[in-house]
Amino acid sequence: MSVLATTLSRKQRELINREELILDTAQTMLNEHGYNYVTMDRIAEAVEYSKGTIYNHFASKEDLVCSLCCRFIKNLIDVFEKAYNYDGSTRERYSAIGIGYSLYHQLHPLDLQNIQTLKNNAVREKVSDEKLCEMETLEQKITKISLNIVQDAIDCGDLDKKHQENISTIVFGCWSMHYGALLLDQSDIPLHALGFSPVVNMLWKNSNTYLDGYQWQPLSDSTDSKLLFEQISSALFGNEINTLKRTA
Amino acid sequence: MSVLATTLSRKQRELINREELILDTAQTMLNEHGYNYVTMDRIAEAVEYSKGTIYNHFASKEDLVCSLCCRFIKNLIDVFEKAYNYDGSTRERYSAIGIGYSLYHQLHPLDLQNIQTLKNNAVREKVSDEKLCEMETLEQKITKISLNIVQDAIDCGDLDKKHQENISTIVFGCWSMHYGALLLDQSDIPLHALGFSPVVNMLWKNSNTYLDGYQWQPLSDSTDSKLLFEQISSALFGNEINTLKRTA
DNA sequence: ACATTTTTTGACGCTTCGTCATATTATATG
DNA sequence: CATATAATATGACGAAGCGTCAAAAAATGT
Repeated sequence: MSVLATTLSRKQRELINREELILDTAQTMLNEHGYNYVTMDRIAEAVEYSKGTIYNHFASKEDLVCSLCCRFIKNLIDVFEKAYNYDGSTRERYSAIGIGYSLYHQLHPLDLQNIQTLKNNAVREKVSDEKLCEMETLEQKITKISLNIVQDAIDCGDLDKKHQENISTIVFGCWSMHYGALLLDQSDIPLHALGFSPVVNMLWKNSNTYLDGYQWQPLSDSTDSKLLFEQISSALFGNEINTLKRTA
Repeated sequence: MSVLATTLSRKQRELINREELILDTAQTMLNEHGYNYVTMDRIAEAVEYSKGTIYNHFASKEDLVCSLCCRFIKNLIDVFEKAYNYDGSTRERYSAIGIGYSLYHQLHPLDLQNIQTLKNNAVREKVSDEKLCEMETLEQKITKISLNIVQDAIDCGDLDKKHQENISTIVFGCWSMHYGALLLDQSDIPLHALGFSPVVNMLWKNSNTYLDGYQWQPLSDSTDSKLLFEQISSALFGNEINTLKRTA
């Protein structure tokens, strides 16, 4: 029995490792050569397994891309959890979520694009239900973190009790604002030519204005916004932030 | 000379008509059967011209889809211009832009999806520079309308002069909020299951909160928001609004 | 050592895009 | 009107990618 168990688990480990290898390879390919370059044949060649074997792991190319997206969301969840545990007021913690979201996508600009590719119905309809379900679960988890902070804010009085019924609206407001802004940022619309400042700055200003609109204490004009941004950034990303600065 | 001129213009008219025919056909196909069903062969068969002829009009499938997107944006420009000329305060006129944007996409949910498809690099890189340029021009035009209203607000004192330097940030804030919200709405994320109310309602509330944050007069708590929404809706869309209500 | 089950393989069929030599139609000229 | 020339339309074809499946190889069991 123990022999059976170990062989089984060794096989399973091998399967998992190979799956990781395939995903790593696909992601590298994606980052270096773009979506169109990534084909099942090329992945197969790169990992030195046949195409059939790849298809034993993933039902379709779209299924594989969906798995990559799940990884991205897991990374984001880590960032959100750091933000949740940030040592500060509820407003600071909630701001940390937004900043984490912005900066994550600044550091990994392609991830959001891939997620958005997957939102497209034409692509989505080719993903297996199983994978879609996995992704949905992750999305629920990440939403919960945001909702919890808003609830905390109401419980401790930073946000007026009358907003209890608006919790989800507030989360949705910030979410949509960030999501939209970051997508616009990478869509080759020449924002700069249209007179727009760098997106991360605008986002920071806009979400402060938005939260001020809800009177979420402490208001932004009683705070050194710039300093706060710096503090939260380095708390969330530590070293990576230097990389970002060097790039910009 | 006059003979030459008329034959040339007749030919040109024929070309333009055929181009419209192709676009109409593609759009119908898209709405009825989805992106994957739309192929160049099927379009050719439906319009009763050969594939080669289709390629005389459009450099690629993506080029054709880009032309469809340009049409969508033109429609949106019409809506925005109606909003610009809405008879009311600057805040009402600016709100009208947001409402117009929301409702247009409520009436034509697929249009935004197609535009977003095109923002994807993998697709975008196959569109001819010429078409991309055409779309960019339209996007600039639509942005200008929004910017102008904010400028009007500052000029007439509804918005404090200190925000002169933030005009583009304000426009970007509303734009990203709406863009993100509407995309999230159609991305099959089960927003309702997550406890979110219908997106158009949330958007209306959120953009009011956002504009209140900038102290754009008159503030929303001195207004009957619900009534205002109704008024603007029917001013912009008239009859179409009934269709919408019947659907919902 | 052999039988049975599991896994891997890559050639193959299918679909779609975009091209281009050929056929067709339109225009110009004698 | 006939013929030459230019413009346009056609659809067979090549290329590329996805996903399948019968056959081969490897692993497991006896």
